[in-house]
Amino acid sequence: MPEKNQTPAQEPAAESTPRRRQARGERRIAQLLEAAAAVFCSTGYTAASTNAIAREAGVSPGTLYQFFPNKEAIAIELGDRLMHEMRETYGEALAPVDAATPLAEAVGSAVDRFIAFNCRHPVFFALMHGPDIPGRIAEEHDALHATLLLRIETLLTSLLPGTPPADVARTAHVCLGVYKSGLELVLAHQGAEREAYVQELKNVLVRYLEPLAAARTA
Amino acid sequence: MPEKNQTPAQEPAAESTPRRRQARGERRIAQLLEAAAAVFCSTGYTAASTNAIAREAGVSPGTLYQFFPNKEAIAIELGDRLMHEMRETYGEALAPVDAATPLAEAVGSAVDRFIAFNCRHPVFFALMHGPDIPGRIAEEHDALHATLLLRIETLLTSLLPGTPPADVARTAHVCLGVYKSGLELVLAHQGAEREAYVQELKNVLVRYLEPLAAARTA
Amino acid sequence: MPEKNQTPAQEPAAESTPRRRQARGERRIAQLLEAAAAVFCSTGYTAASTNAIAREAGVSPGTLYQFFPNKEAIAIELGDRLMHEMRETYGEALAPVDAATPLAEAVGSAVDRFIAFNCRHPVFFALMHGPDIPGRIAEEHDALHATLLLRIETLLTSLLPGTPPADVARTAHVCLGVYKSGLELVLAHQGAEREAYVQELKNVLVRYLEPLAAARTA
Amino acid sequence: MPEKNQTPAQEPAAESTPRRRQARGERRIAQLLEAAAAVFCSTGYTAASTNAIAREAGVSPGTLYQFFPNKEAIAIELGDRLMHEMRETYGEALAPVDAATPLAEAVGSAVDRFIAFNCRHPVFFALMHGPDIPGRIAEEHDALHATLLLRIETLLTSLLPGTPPADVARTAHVCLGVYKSGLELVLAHQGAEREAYVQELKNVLVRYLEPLAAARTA
DNA sequence: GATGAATGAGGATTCATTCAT
DNA sequence: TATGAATGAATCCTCATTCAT
Repeated sequence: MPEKNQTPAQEPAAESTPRRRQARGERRIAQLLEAAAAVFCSTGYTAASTNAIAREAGVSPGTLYQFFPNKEAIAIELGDRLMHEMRETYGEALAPVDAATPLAEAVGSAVDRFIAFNCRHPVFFALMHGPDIPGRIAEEHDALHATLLLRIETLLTSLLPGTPPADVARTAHVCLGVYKSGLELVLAHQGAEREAYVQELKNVLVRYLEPLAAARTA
Repeated sequence: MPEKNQTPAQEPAAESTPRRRQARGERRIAQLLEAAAAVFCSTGYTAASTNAIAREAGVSPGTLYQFFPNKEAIAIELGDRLMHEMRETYGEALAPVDAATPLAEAVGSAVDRFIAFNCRHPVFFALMHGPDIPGRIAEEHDALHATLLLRIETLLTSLLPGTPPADVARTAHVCLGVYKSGLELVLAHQGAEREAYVQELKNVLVRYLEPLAAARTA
Repeated sequence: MPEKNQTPAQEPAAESTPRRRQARGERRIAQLLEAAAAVFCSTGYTAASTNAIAREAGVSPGTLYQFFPNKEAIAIELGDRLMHEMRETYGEALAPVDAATPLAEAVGSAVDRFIAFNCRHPVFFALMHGPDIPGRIAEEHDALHATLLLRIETLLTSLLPGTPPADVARTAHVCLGVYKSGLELVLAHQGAEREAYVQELKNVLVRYLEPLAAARTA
Repeated sequence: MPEKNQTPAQEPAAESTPRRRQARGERRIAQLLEAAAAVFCSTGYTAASTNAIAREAGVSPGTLYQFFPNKEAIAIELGDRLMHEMRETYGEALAPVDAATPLAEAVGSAVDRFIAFNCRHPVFFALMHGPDIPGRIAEEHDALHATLLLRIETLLTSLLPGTPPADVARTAHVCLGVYKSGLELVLAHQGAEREAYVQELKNVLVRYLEPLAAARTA
């Protein structure tokens, strides 16, 4: 977008050609990422094949490799874009919480927004859904994981001021784990049952955090 | 070759052969399952190859398929045996809880035993660590999952009498999810930090269940 | 061959089955190596594809990989067998030269035997024909190269006693280089012209070594 | 972009454009050949990819194909230019030898110049380093080979007057082969060892040719 | 039962080359 | 001219599974 505003009327033809080429590339990348998202969702990241992604995108395998060096890079770029959109939509921190906001409300709205985001981007869960090998987190999902943790830590720091950083980190890990497992349940259900699971997820988190937050008001 | 030289002429062949064959079969199965456990642990279920399992067991691929029709069957049998051992060790229900046992104690001991079991059988986590495809639970892990749920439901029913079954089921799903994510964190750490995560896991569960349990005493 | 002489008549059936299996494997390996030799000859080592080798051998690609981990291993095994046959046919050293043998005769017979061997095994040249990248010798050809050098050094040591090892090594390298280039020319021609090139190759080597050998008689 | 701003309005477009285009084309070709040389040197001809050459030259693959129909053509043109420079630097024949020049001197200076040329143009060796397929000389290297042979034949004709052309041709082939293998050894070493190999190369050639040259003086 | 050879489709990735812009 | 996107066959290699022995 920054390049659009320079010399708007002087060199119309000389520049449109490379611009169009670039635009085509951008479109292809978007198209490939979309296809990758679909494939990741339906088969999982591990089982997804680059050929399947290319096929889904309606291009040849070679085209995919013109834009991404390997499968991992696709996952990483997809994760980056998701995190970017999340930041754009919901701001830098998970939620700007001031001391007056009740915990239940803060957590509730964070969960609602997280879940809404996931429903809009089902891949998110597939990418977040981490390690094939217990205890090890694959690189592809690492950045996503780290970013989410950071967001949660930021929220927790504002909710639980004065807590030692190590404890905040641990609590953030726990919350993320709880959230991931809750999300799995939410996505596995529909309608009223889904709503019930959303409520349960909020309950778990709020009840877990309440005693910790109580320290600050005390 | 060691088994060839034992009792060469004493037993009537017609009787000893099938019995011995059966015994040998059992040994082979145990050997294969052990190998499968090792491979699942080090590479994850999806990436585990049947050839690798056979190699680890010191037998040929053909032998593996004499006892298991496919990879999935191995995981299922492994899960069955784990659940069997769990039942044998800890009894039919997760814990025989009477009304007098404080919730924290009941949950604490259940978590401790669960974790102890996992440390004794690291595959457990690999098998439990479910779906490659978000929202869908793979068949291999299905039985395991169902059994665990049942155990948790049994415990919850005794903890929360009078709760509608649908709510108990939902709560059990949530608890299992929380437990799985907590276990992941526990296994990813060592020493004091691991202990801290164990405590947090207990906290999450106790605080989540407390208000529900309160209803019964009231 | 060593296993054939044990218990020749006691257990005829119990042992023939695994033996046959092994024999099948050996035959496959031989067949694959033969196919590889043909492909290496017609397309060169670098351009040879494992699929082409498998096709030439009339087996599936998977079968090839049951016996060889990769293309390089095929070349190495092929080289090993060639060196083995060379040793079996011509003895450990290139030629057992005593001081009385005239240089021309020693070199002539060594060249003749080398060339005869190459005509019997055209791959030999393809494998010997070294580095794609000047100055670097690929691992596949390394062992072959080293063995040939050793043989030449042994011959030279007997021809040129008292020469410093470093000089012998250098001379051996030169002789091998000359031989390789001469062989290329020999193989590229037929009939009388080929014979003429054989003679020239001998001339080059004899004239090169004569002054060095003169030192010993003096 | 630097070429866009020179002489923007002075020359009539109809005339300057084709001339400038030609000049630009020449520069492009030189640039591509330089890049190809670098890639051939570092990976060898066979393994060199046209994409890599284009990348090294800083142009797109399409541009490369605007000037060369395929990879082979690049090698051929590169070889042509090398031979051209060789002719420009060292004259039409390898060396203008008169009867008075001692053989050792003539050969020594020819070898020295050849080697110097190779050190200035490392691709030369990569291109000369002929056939992937033993016995067959690839088209790419054919012209190079033929030109070198011609030069050597010319030299030999002056050194060995009265020798039948077929013998001269054969001798030239042998000399070229010896030179190529010697060059490989020279390039593979450094410092004093390299010098020693240069000397050995000269020895081989001189001793090989001496008896042939002796005939003329006799 | 046990073996290990055999399969062949499918995995990721590369590359010479073409083509619309 | 120049670009870079597009191709698709070919590369090496793996793996669940079968089958003759």
